[in-house]
Amino acid sequence: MELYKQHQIKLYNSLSGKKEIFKPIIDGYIGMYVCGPTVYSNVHLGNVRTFMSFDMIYRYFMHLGYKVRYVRNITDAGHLTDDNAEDKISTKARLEKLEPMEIVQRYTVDFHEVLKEYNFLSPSIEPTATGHIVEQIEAIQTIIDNGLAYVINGSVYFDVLKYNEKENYGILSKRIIEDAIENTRELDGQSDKKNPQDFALWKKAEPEHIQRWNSPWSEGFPGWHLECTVMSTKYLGEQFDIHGGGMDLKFPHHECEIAQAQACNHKAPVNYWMHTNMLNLNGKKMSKSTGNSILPGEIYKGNNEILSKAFSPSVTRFFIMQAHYRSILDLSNDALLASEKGYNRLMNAQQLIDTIVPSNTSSLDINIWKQNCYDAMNDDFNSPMLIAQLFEGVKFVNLLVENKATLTIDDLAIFRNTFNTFVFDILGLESLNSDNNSDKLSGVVELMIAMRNEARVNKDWALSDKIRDELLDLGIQLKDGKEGTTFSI
RNA sequence: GGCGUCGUGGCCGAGUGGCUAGGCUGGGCUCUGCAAAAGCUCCUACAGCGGUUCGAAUCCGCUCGACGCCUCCA
Repeated sequence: MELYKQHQIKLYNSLSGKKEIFKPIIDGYIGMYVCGPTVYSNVHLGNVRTFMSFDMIYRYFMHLGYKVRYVRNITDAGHLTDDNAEDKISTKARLEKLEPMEIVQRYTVDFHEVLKEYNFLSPSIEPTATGHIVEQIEAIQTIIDNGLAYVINGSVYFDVLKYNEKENYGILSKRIIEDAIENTRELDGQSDKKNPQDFALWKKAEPEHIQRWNSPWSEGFPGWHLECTVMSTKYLGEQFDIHGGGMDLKFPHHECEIAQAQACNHKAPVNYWMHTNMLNLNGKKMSKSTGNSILPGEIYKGNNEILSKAFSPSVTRFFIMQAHYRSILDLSNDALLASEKGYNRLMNAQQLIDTIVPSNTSSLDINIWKQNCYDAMNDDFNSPMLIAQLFEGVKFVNLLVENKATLTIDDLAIFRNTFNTFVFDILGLESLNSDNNSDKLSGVVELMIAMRNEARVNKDWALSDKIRDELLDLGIQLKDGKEGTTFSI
């Protein structure tokens, strides 16, 4: 029997503002769409956090035996800002004297490299906005035909007020449109819109605009919310299970998506909306545009102003997983340092599991512990709670290793299997020392350890301490234990 | 200005009407030639003020503070 039949998941639905029991449209299958990055610059760690949260969610669904179609787009057509004739990709292209698609390619490659470093699973489909211009034009035509969009000077706008007569614009973000109208900021620059709340479906390109396509209305480019509506509909259907993204996309982006889909297909597109919270730096949201951000590469290479040392992708992943996806998380040197120690303790215990010898009886109830792990994840993917349980497991490991507790061969198998599944398959952590020390280096250190032990036998403390201290200066720490000396790099 | 989220021990960070979060740090102990590492163990908090309740950090109200969205943003 599939695991998902034994585990009921509750997840927080932004649409209702409550935790709800998750029930997919088709039993055993899940369609999930997550808004991906706009590739006009390097992704920063805040971007990574959102995708990592959904990576963990994706991993858990898969572990439970669901067949998941996970779609995460790449926005490779620049979004237009209201008061700016030029979008970000075009701006970057002009400044760097490159083709827009060169910009797109560069940062798409960067994005994928970062995800690889952080041990991400690939989504099932990773569609691009520019690959779906035709579908976007068709969707615009449908919305016009349905009377919810209007054409002005070659551009097409969604008529929010008219939509709101029969539907609820604000259903997701809990905004009251009348309030929004009252509190509209004065926009300088003359707009073609009937109302400031209206948003562009198609924008006529100014002469200097590089990314442009032909359409029934003008040579131009699609509006900034449309791609997600079109691509999610195309690959997941008119109604699908989960739509995710960062909290900052809730309004207007996701609100507009709902309106567009509703205007096209006359039904609510998404059953469960999930929003991840922001990653803060210096107490403020990480953001590309304000420059308050740190790049993944700066963290694992250590070349930054904020952190005292480099932190491996796995430590960073552990750090992010220690906070719930709906909570704000603050990045700081101290927090990462603490996470690194905790991560090391967890992984050391994981490696010790294989040395445990089974007994005839079990003194620990491993099934309750296992259930606690699942309960944590079933409750809105509570990874920090899961990690607390895993540290319970660490305690078990130490008791077992010291023969202060026992497990039967069957229980031990369950324990090992569960521990590894949650650490590696679901949290997506990677084990220590897997790549950073070569066989040759290990051999040399083993040799030094042997020489030091010889000195210790001879009570030559000066020599043995010299070996120990100088290795430490090189970043190699010797650890004397009952079973002999081990080391970490 | 509008809407919303949040305010937990030295730090990070869960949880929630009554029962231990967890990690890190610090103290003690074990181990050790010494140290480190490792293990065990201790440190019991929920912004403030009212209210509801047998009982609130958890529910309600107010105050203060932080942050987010309202403009591109994960």
